[in-house]
Parts: sequence; structure tokens; C-alpha cells
Amino acid sequence: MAGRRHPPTMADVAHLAGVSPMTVSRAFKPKSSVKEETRRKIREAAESLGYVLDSTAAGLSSRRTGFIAATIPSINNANFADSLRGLTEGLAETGLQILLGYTDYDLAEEERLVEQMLRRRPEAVVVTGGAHSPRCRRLLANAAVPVVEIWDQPRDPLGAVVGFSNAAAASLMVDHFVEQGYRRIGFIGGDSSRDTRGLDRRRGFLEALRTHGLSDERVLAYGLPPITMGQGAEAITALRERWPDTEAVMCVSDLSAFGALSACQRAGLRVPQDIAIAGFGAYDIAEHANPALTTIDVGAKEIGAQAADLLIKLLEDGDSSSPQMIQIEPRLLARASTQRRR
Amino acid sequence: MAGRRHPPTMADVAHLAGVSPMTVSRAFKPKSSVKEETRRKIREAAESLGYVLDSTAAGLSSRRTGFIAATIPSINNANFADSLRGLTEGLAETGLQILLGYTDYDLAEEERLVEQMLRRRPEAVVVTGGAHSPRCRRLLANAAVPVVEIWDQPRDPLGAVVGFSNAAAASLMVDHFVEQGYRRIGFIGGDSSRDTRGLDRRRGFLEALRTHGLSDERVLAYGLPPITMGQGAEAITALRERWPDTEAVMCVSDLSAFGALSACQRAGLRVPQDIAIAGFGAYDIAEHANPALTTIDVGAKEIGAQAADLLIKLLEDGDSSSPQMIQIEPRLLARASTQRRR
DNA sequence: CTTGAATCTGTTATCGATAACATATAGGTC
DNA sequence: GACCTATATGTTATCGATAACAGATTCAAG
Repeated sequence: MAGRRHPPTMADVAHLAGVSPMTVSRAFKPKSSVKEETRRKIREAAESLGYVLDSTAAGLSSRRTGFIAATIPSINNANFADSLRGLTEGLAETGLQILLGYTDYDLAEEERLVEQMLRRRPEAVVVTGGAHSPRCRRLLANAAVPVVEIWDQPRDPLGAVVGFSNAAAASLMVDHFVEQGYRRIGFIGGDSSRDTRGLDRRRGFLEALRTHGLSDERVLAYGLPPITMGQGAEAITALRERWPDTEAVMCVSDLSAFGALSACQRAGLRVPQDIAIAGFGAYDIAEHANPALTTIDVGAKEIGAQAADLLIKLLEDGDSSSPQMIQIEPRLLARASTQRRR
Repeated sequence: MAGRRHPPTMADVAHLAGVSPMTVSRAFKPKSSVKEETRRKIREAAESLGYVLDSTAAGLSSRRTGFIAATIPSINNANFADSLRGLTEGLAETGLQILLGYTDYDLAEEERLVEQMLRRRPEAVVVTGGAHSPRCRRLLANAAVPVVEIWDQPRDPLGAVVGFSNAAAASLMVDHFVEQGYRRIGFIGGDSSRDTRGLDRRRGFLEALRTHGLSDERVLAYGLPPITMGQGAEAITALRERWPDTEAVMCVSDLSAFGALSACQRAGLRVPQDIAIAGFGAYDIAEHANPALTTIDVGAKEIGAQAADLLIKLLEDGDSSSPQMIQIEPRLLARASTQRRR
């Protein structure tokens, strides 16, 4: 209806309120010296014009864009959603917004995304995971803003880190299996190198098996990450066909574990009596499945919260302080799905 | 290490490449007239300086920011994630990015979010849902950019619409229940007015019950949306306590339905023989539950894809064309969880 | 009534890019 | 060679805000 005309500018508001644009600019900042009445007049003028600040112009001029960039692999993942919530809540009081992007578990996509985000000049960057393309690493290094890597423990960090060792977390599960008396143990995960955290889990899992003197051959890679319930179901079927005497299986995530559980039950198997199944991530579904799924809680929300605290410090310190590495301790949640019947 | 110095500008690149800034600017646009060798020289110069375009400045000057704003209620929801995927894929070829924000099912938060987003001058806005605060409506109307509401059929649309009637979708389930021979039918949903789509579903459900001459009293509101698996479990326990002879229950989403299913099974009830349970949204979990959950597929991804097509048209037409209303047809997926034993 | 500090407001230059216009060079045609 | 067109590059003004500085007003205290 109104056509696409130019939205009102600060100058328009200033004109209507009978002041200079600079005064309008000040009136929108919380603690700048503007007479209360002037401020009211300006607010009224702005509201009546439907004025909305142009933060691209503001950012250009002030060199403060007021947001931080965050990448996560997938938007539909309770773990990353929790981390993001922790981050958002932790940053709430600073007024910093979050520009969110998802990489689809793809490093090339991450590189594209990071470049796109850097074009908007974020004041800091949070990336999920410790593996990045060389160019992505260079871009982030050049950006001259604080960088935090979460959900991992990179060998060669870009800056600060809030994470845990996925390999060590997975080995917790092997310890648990062994303690419960299981010996013929398998692993189900994705089949590509895209999900480096998933691969780390597998690696840690297999290493732990060997440490316990157990066979590490029962590994099934199935489908592109993030591996779905359906893929978990197919995978366990294939795994049991190949190694029918398998006693226990860890899946790379709770979603695939649930798919596996469901497939076993539909095939008439009892869990855990006939086969034990465990997941990873402490999703809601693990708690509510029948039987409840043993899983590993990595403190997803805490990761985000810690990252927020760290960012606030890094931004205050003007980048001069040494980047930190904050370690999160994963915890095993032992549940019915891996309870050995004595 | 490098401190926080200013990142290189286009002028720096131009200087290094021995051309004017304008030529550098052109070299970054795909189809502008720059000699191939010059372009290469510029790219090399840019890469060696670690130059990244400043799109705030570019946007200010060109009045094209190259992104659209999208709000969804929650990031951790497979349905909205699917819509977003449809939107992203549909917009991919246009080069438009998506600035994502989530409202947490809260209209006040939506208002805040929309204002924040409009400050960055998106070229269009996609909002989930048809209910908005008055000020939010005003902001969007003033923004003079195309607006698309998805996932609803608002009485008084802000612009274009891609959605369906949540009430009509829920009534499909009543028809199904009745057809299966169920008579004492309940509903489980959230207890606040925040999730207007959930409330629409309830309203449509209850209206359909009355149309069939059935009692509409078995309604349980439980917890803030989005209602979780745990709340679904508690809710069905409470509902069965109050109305022990309930034959069938629809839950506002598949997640709560799964929680309810799980709680019933743990209480020793057989589904569907003792009680039928249905959900909403066609999540993965509905397919993989035991028994598989009857649900309603609303075509989440298609909503996003259609919204993308619509946006492209609206942006081309310069806003002059009449806004459209695209209707998506929800489909009932009848599964084992509501199969009446004859 | 003068003075100094605090508060309020205006002026000018600038952030980093691009639009619009101007100019220069190359290539083809008669 | 004259002329035209297409391609390639440079110059100038501008987008909408804010920083930095400067000037005006207010107010309290001596």
C-alpha cells in the first residue's frame, strides 16, 4: 500500500522534534545528557513517525555493531539449543545480540558462513567444534575479535575454548559397559568425516575398548551426520546381522540410540536383557524412552553460559589477556537400558 | 597477539592492487565489467591482506542489506527447523541470507526481536504465527518491506501468508478418533496463551467434538509451551486420574504425545488397546515410537519453500502486487497408536 | 553578581562502501 | 581512418548515523 519509500531517518525525527540529529542520537542512548523533556519530545516524534534506528549506519560510525556471531552445526538439536540458551542468557545483560548461523556439519559451509558473518563485523565469534578449514582459520585470526570454540578440545585453538574431550566422554561409556559385565560391544555412528565430534567419540570409544582388552571391530558407520532415528534403526539391524552375539551398543547420539532401541523392540528383542543400548547427549528422549536410555550428559547449557562469561571478560580486557581453556566435565547417566541382569 | 587494530578496508586492497576502490568494489560483484586479470590481482591482494567486505558499509551505501529476517518460536523444534530449511534452500539462489531470531513463544519477546531485526534493515521479514503485539504490527507495517506470516491463518494479515488453519488441522484428528469408534476423547496442551497455534488446535479440537455431539470437558492444560515430554507424561497421568474412562487423547505436539505414551506404558497400560494417543507435527519420534504415533503432518518444509517463492516474487514486484495467501493442506497420518481393535 | 562546574545541545568530519556519472581504451564496420 | 559500441576504470557525492569538539545554558557557591 504505502509503496516502498525510504523509512524515516534520524534527521526526520530531529526536524519534527525541533532539535538536531545529534540530540536525537543521544536521546536513544540510555545514559547520555539529554533533558528529560527533550527526550520525551523526541521519543514521541520517533514513535509517531514509526522511526527505527538504522544500526548499520550506527555501527559504521561508532565501530560497535552490538552483536556476536555464533555457529552451530544444526538448529534442530537440543544440545546445541541448550548451549545457545546459556549463551543468550549470559549475554542478555550486555545488550549484545546473537547472529546465529548453522553449518549443517560441513566445514566448507562453515567457512562460507563465517565469512558472511564477519562481513557484518561481529564483536566476537563463537564457533562450535575445533575443526575448521584453513581459510576459515585465517579469516577468524584476521578478524581481530575474540573467538571462542565450544563443544570440543582442539589441539590448536583459535582463541578461547569451552569444551570437553569427546573421546574421553565416550570412554566413560566403555567403562560403564565393562562394569556391567558386557564384553561384545559395538558402536554406531555416521559414516563421514563431517561430524568431527562424532568421530572423536568413536575414536575414544574404540581406544577404551582396546584398553580393556576387548575387540573393537563391531563398528557400523551409517549415513550422513547428524544420524537420525531411522538410521539408528537400520544400523542396529545391520550390526546384529553381522555380529548376532553383540551384547551392548553405544550410539553416537540419543536420537540414533532411540531409533536402535525401537528397532530392537519391534524385532522382539528385550532391552537390556537381550541387548544393551546407550546414547550420547542426555536428550529428553533418553529419559522418557522405555527403558530409559543410558547416556552422557555433557552440560550443554553450561557450555553456553561459560562461553558468555568468558566473552564478556575478553571484550572488557580488550583482547590482551591470554585466551583461556575452560573444561567441562561430562557425566555418565546410567539408566535401565544398560542394566545387566545378574 | 595482533591487538584489536582496524581490519583492512577496500582502499587498502585498492592501493595494494594498484587500482581505485571502485574497481575493487566491482571486482567483488559477480557480473560487473572488470578485466579478468585485474580481478585476479584484486582477489590476490584481498586474500593476502585478509580483507573481508564490510557489508554494513555496503548496505548503507547501496540500500541493499542482502538478508531477510525470520522469527521462529523455538530453535529446538523439528517443525520450525524444517520450515527454515525450506526457506533457506528456496532463497539460496538469490544470495539472500537469513537473520534468525527466536521468540520463545512470547509476543513481547517477538516485539523486541522484530525491532532489533528491523534496525538492521532486512529486505523482507518472515514471522511465525499470526498473533502479534500492536506495536509489533505497527513496526512491521512501517518497515515498508514485504512481510510473510507463516504457520497460521491470521484473520487480519500483515502482508502475505503461507499457512494453514490449526483449528481445522486438529479437527481432522477428531474425525479420525470418531471413525475409529472412540467416544470419550481428551486433549492435552499448554496452559498459557503464549502458544496461539496450540490454543487454536485446542479450540478446533473442542469444536469438532461438539459437532460430533461428544463431550468436550476432558481438557488438560499443563505447563508453559512448548510442552515437553515430561509435561505430557504428567498431564496424561492427571487426566486419567480425573477421567479414568478416557479412550483417546490428542496431545498438542508429538513430543508431549510421546511423553504421554511412555507414561502410560510405564503404568502398564497398552496403547492403543487401553488408551489411544495421538500427537501433532509428524516429528521423527512419532514414526519411531512403539507403537508409532498417529499425528498430523503440516508440511513444515513446504511452508518454508512456499514462503521463499513468495518472497522472491514480492521482492521482484517492488511490493506493488497484492499480498497473497497460500494455503497448506495438513494431512492426517493414521498409525498404530490410535488403531481401534475391532 | 561573578565564577566555575555540570549539564545540555549544536557543528563538522568521518566511518567504508557504492551509485551515478565521466572518461579512456579496445574492437569492429563501412 | 572515421565512427560507433562495448568494455574497463576513475571521480565525486552520498548513504545514516556518531565521535569529537565547541558553544550555550543552568545552577550553586562564594
